Amino acid sequence: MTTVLVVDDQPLQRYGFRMLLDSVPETEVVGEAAHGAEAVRKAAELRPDVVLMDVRMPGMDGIEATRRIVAAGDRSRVLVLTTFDIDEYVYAALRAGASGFLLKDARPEELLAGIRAVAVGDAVIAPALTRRLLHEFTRLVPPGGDGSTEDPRLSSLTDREREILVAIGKGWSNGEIASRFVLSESTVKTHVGRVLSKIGARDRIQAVIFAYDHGLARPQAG
Amino acid sequence: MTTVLVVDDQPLQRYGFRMLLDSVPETEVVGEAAHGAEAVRKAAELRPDVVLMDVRMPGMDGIEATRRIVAAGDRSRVLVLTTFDIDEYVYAALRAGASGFLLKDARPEELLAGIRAVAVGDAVIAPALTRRLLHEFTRLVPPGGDGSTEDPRLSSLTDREREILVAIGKGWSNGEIASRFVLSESTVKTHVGRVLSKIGARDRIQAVIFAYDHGLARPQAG
DNA sequence: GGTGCCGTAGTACCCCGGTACTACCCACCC
DNA sequence: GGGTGGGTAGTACCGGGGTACTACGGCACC
Repeated sequence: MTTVLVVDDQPLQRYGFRMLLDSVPETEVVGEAAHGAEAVRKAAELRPDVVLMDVRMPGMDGIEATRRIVAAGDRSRVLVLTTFDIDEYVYAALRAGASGFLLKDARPEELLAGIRAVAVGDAVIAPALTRRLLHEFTRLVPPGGDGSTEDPRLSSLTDREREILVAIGKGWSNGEIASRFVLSESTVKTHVGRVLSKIGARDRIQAVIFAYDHGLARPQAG
Repeated sequence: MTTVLVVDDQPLQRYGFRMLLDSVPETEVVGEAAHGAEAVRKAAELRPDVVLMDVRMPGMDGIEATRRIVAAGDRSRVLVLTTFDIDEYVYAALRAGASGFLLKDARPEELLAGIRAVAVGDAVIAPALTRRLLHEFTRLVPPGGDGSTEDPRLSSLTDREREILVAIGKGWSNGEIASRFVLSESTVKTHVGRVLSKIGARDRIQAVIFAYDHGLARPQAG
């Protein structure tokens, strides 16, 4: 029997979880909490096997609550649930010590399987998130050869256009690029237009993202 | 209908997979291979949606075969299977470009769910492995965010504003943010204005750069 | 009950950015 | 010579973005 603490600010959502979890013999909802602080308190009091934790809540959010529950060391595993698959949430939750991360659009059996896995010490990640997580993971651990094949969109740029793209990636306005490169703003506009067209970006913002994704722009300190 | 290429050096194992996959309407085994070289050849020839790949095989192993199939760019996704959950295998397979990694002791429905997820571009990791992977991941990604020192400009943002910033970092226009968050464009503009002011950005482009520099935005595939 | 903060929403205004053109110069190559 | 590609420059136009306001309901804190 796996004991579960359900944490969500919406009563209807908690009700749904309770109905689902109490409908199968292997899990039992032993408590509910409507916000982070209550979750931390009830986790310490009830010592559930698994805490089903919503991210967005008024007051203390699910991430901070997760951090505290895990830090308390009561052996409760935290399974984080969210509606939005925002990367920031995922990484924050995992850093906070969550044992799993599922989306609320998961099917009931997926949720039950997740709880089962978390209860025995395994971990689960929603498939839709796993892909990005793996992408990030392999990006962080690239001890192999970087692909020799450069993006064709990048190699279609002339030297000048590449310079312009780098400048866009620094966040410079057309006017700033013009003065730094000693050009007229018209010329800069012409270049920018061609860059956008070649890399398939609809505006300079997408170009900035493209530049970061392809290593033309690098994170700065501070 | 998802087409599958089964790769395993043991005929009995292949038989079992074929029986399972052909027993459900959504998957169909279109080919088999007994070792890596044959797998690469048949993948190029049959162009299956998913390659079910064993790791340990005589001759070219599953990792190298995975690398070549992924490099071929035929859009076949590789789901790696193994009996032994050796970390080395997992990391090597993921670096090789595998979309998933499951253990052979998985239940049939888990395997089918995994194939389903991989076929639509998601990724799957066996729960038993996910735990160690996450541990490794959080060890690799400690960008200051673990509690102590966060950029004061970031922590001055409300939850909502942080979501807005993430959306800006994805390159979404105000209108797109409005529709995805179900808000009026006016409200989005108000939020964006506050975000820009708080993080000291003069326009959303600088906000995108800020988001990347502070890990709120991450490179996307493609 | 008052005071802020937050999230929502609106109006009005201006400017930058992006597009669609055209145009000229230069280097290089048939 | 003529053609091509790259870099430079201009005009004209329009829409989205950003700013400066105001406003209101909900909620927490005192």
